[in-house]
Amino acid sequence: MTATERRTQAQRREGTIGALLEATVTCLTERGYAATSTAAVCAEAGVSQGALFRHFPTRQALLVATAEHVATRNVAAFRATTGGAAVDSVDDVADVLAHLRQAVLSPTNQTWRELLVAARADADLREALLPAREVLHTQMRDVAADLWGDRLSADDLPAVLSIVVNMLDGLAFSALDPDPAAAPGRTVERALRLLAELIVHRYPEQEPR
Amino acid sequence: MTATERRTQAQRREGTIGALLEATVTCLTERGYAATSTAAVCAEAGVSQGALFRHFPTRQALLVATAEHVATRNVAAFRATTGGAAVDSVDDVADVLAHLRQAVLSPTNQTWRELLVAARADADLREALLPAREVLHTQMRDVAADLWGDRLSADDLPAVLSIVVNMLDGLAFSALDPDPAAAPGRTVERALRLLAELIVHRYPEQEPR
DNA sequence: CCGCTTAGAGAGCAAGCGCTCACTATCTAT
DNA sequence: ATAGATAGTGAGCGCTTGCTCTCTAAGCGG
Repeated sequence: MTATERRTQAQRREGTIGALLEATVTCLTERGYAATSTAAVCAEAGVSQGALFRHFPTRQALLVATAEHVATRNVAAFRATTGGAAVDSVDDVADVLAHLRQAVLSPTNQTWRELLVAARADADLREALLPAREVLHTQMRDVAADLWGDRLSADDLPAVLSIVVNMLDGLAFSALDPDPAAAPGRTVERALRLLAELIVHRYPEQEPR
Repeated sequence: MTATERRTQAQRREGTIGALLEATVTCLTERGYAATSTAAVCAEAGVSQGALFRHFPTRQALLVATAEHVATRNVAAFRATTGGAAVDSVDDVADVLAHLRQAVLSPTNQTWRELLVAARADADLREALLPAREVLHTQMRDVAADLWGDRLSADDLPAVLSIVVNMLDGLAFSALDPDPAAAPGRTVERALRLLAELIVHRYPEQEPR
């Protein structure tokens, strides 16, 4: 009946671990941190609680593993969509910002944000997430440097990065409706356009003053 | 011994309700949403659980009342510090942004943010928070209009507002360390300066193009 | 002073939580 | 084939949660 039955131990292991991580991601995005109980994750993954606690000694370990599993994925995805894109005109930069907005609003990034918020109230989790945070941080710095490193000064680059990602993160937080269809009007588009102008105007050739 | 003993029923009522709201604020800011249990709030307020559930039918009712209690306070405080301030030069606007940053990072605003995040995973709470959200939103729009209404176009004003408050909110979320002393360097100052330049450059007289 | 209503106390309950443990199923090395 | 290791099950334990309920304390109108 069932097609592939015979699996090595390592395959079984990786299979359920992967299922658990994926289940944790979906639970976090659509239920939030508090409601992501071990029972809920196991139900979502189609696995018993014993299986979970065989591979992860504690709930927090599962969450940290999920964080690390998810942290760098979006940076890679964003790099893939904007690799080698031009950033000369305001329209070019606005394009990049639109892609970045999509990346920030993606479910995996939503997962990451949920964990960051929970870490604020939980010192242990905060410490456990620190390495992943640093990895993500340097990756974003690298992406920014690849995009604008030779156009913006060493002072402006981190400042622009801070403005853009914090603004998009804040946007993701204040957009309460979980479904992404609820469009908040064209204000956001206008805002991103202004940011694109800000960035291009900092280019040395056409610095406004 | 004890000085003022005789209190009318209304005084007693308002006293414990106020204590409960204050206790909820401090619990939310220093423990987070999940750990703000009714027991914790009662302990912080020096009141029994029975007292809490006499005045608030449910935990959520307490949280919503706290949200409404806190929502408009910061707008008023911000208005007080920047009332009638000049916004002509880049320095003027940077000053206003610095004050706004202080307001956004304040404990009561932290409380508000905690509730907003929790509302994302809880449909009931989301709906209950909606009126307060709208009040806050129009108040912020009014403040922005008072500050920059006659300098920025009707298109730019909401966009600028979105950039600034979302950026500061995102900053508050990603600054994980609960103590405000952990300075992330001068990047934020630089970022706010760039935003101030962006705003002033949108003034019609000196529009760059 | 006395009946009535409201404020407050605090033990206790059902439900859900993270996690354990005794057990079975499956793979692997001899 | 068989023994040992690893993967997976699911009942259940101790604990915390939001909330209820009974009871006492206190203000109020007559």
